[in-house]
Amino acid sequence: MHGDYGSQIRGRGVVGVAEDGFFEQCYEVVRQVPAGCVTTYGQVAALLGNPRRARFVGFAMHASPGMAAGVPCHRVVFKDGSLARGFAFGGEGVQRRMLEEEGVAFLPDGRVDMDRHLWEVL
DNA sequence: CTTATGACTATGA
DNA sequence: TTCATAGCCATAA
Repeated sequence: MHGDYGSQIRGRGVVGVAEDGFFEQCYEVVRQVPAGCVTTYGQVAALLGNPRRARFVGFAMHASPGMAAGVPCHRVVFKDGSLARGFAFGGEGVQRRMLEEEGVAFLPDGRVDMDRHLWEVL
């Protein structure tokens, strides 16, 4: 069980990246994000050595098995702190609620306080 | 080869 | 500051 994450998507858009383990790499990186912290698609992509593949990271998250597999995809947000809309976990605000539960502070604008919770690689 | 799609990012008005 | 557009990579048709 595992390894076949990317194989599920393959329609037209992306995938094949999984052949390089891109998906798994994304999951591995996201898995390292501690609770109460968030990271960005570009950050994950950069850690993989491909800052331009931020969009593919998004796909990986979309296809991510979820917390059940140890992939807190809800901790992955936009570079400006915004959250995915209409695609996340089956409801808007759900992701935000999960982050708040972990202690992530949100700005009045509805964005994550990146200055405070942006995950930094050590 | 060109077009279309995509949980992104950067830039310009 | 917010909104709109372009660029980005990769795959499929």
